[in-house]
Amino acid sequence: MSSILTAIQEKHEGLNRQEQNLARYILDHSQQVVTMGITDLAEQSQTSTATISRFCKTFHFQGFTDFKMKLSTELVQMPSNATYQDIVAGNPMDRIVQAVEANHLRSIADTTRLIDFKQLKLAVDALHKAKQVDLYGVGTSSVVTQDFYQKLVRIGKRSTAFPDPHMQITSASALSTGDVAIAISYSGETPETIHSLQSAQERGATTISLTKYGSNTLSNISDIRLFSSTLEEGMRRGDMASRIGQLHVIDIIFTCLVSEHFHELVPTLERSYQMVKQYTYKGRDN
Amino acid sequence: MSSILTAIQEKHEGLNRQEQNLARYILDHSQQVVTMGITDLAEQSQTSTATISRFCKTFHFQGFTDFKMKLSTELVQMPSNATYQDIVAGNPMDRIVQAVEANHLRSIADTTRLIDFKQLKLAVDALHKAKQVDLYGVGTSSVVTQDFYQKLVRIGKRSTAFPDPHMQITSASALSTGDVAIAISYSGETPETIHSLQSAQERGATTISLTKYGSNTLSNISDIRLFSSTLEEGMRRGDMASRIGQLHVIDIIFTCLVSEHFHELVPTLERSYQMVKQYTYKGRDN
DNA sequence: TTTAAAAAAGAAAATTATTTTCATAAATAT
DNA sequence: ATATTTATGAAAATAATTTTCTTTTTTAAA
Repeated sequence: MSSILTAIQEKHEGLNRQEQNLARYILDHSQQVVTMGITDLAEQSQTSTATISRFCKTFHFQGFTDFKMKLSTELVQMPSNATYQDIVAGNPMDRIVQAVEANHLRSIADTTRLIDFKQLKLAVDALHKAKQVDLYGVGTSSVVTQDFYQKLVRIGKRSTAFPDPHMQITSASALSTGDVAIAISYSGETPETIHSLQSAQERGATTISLTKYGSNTLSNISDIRLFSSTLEEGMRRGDMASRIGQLHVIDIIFTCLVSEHFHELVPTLERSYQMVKQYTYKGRDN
Repeated sequence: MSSILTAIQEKHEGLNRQEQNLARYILDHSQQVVTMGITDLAEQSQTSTATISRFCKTFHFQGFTDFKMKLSTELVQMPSNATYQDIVAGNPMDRIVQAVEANHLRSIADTTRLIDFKQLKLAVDALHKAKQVDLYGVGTSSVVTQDFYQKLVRIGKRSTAFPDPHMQITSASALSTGDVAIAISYSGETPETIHSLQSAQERGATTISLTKYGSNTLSNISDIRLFSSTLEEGMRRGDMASRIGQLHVIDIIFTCLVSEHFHELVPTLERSYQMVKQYTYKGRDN
């Protein structure tokens, strides 16, 4: 625990009655306290602003503001217990910006915590060995497959990412042992995607799934299981965070792949970059 | 450097005279600033408390106190999220995961600080009024246009997002006054994308650009200018963060649009959700 | 017990910090 | 050259924090 909170805990018995109440409140709600004003804290902790001000001086802070600052600095590494926020009617723009930012930051942080290094390593190795990579996903997930497709092309890996489910199954039937099929579906229950991955598996391909965390059909039938963070139930309108989490996983796989086989892959990556630049003469990136 | 200081640095040219003086002072004395009051800072930086207060809101902090708090937090945890990290050879997987996470978190934080609410509002209004929305982008950026396309379709907004530049220009020629064209290019110098947006503009459409922050051709020719955070120079292999920043902006626009016209748009959104669910019988999302 | 003294605690006043308003100056467009 | 917009600081308004002062509670001594 942080040194400030430890100090408060240790000194607890030596404090006055109201100071003890305050101390307990701070220990129980440290995360919130740093965002509160002295008036709110007085109300919440059933004490008074005067007590709080004195309390801070007791612990040799310049005052309440100084205390909050130092505490906040100490708490930075602690996990936040915020929740994903859905879109609601008529929010002011600054609230929306804040909410979307929080959702995305959280999705990335949560997804990172869910990564299973064993599964990740298996995925990276399978991709490296694959002669051919198939990517399956419909709707929102097809955007993610397109993204991965673009990356794989740049390192010279043969791959396909058809947005059309029929083409996906058709492509799956052309795979063979040693090839890799990756299926992406947030729910893990999209029938088209499941069928495509099943077909790929029947052809002997190594199958990888990327779904929300927890048991689901797609994940259960696949050889290698990757996950992105799970949103609150019933989040439909503001479910954009799930896609960010999926892309985050894709980026991690890709980065690991390139880093591990750096000398083999980077020249190709570099060449593709130069070629595009040259072809579009004036342009740099896109 | 911290994401807040980076944002201040990036936006420097776009600020007013006194705001620039303030920005320079903060960049040069970041460590002291977090301990100063607004009056001291006004005096030291030769500006006024009003300018400082406004400055903090420009960067989407709640106010000066909030700014100090966030800055102080960042200055402490700097070493880990110091700069965007490129892919290097033979990094262990846990380092890679950390690095990718840091890049993505930073990209989202940086991009949020760069948002100009006036431009955002203009973009949201233009989209709401548009009969037809065209999306232009090639390569990596085409994935982002696909993503936005999917969202717009779900709220019943007519739009197109061809990955083929020829089709993009062709589509542009069918636009008219009141329609909207959005062009996405990280560098802002992709010729195909610039041409498409120019064509759209000639047809009388309202043009919106989404590029890296700073002056660039695409941004300069467009009516409404949106930006995502700028990566370190020469980041090619690990430039995945730019796409995350762009998607972040897209999500913010979309969320603002839906929130502002909630009762008009959410039924359509809800219906599209139900229809897909029903059609794919077993599936839920994708 | 009762009472005096000391400590604790909150209400309210005073102080300090921050934000907003408003008038003016500077810049930009017409 | 003039109108309009934008930027800015002074000052007013508001908010946050600290201090003072009074009341209450506790402790100690008679």
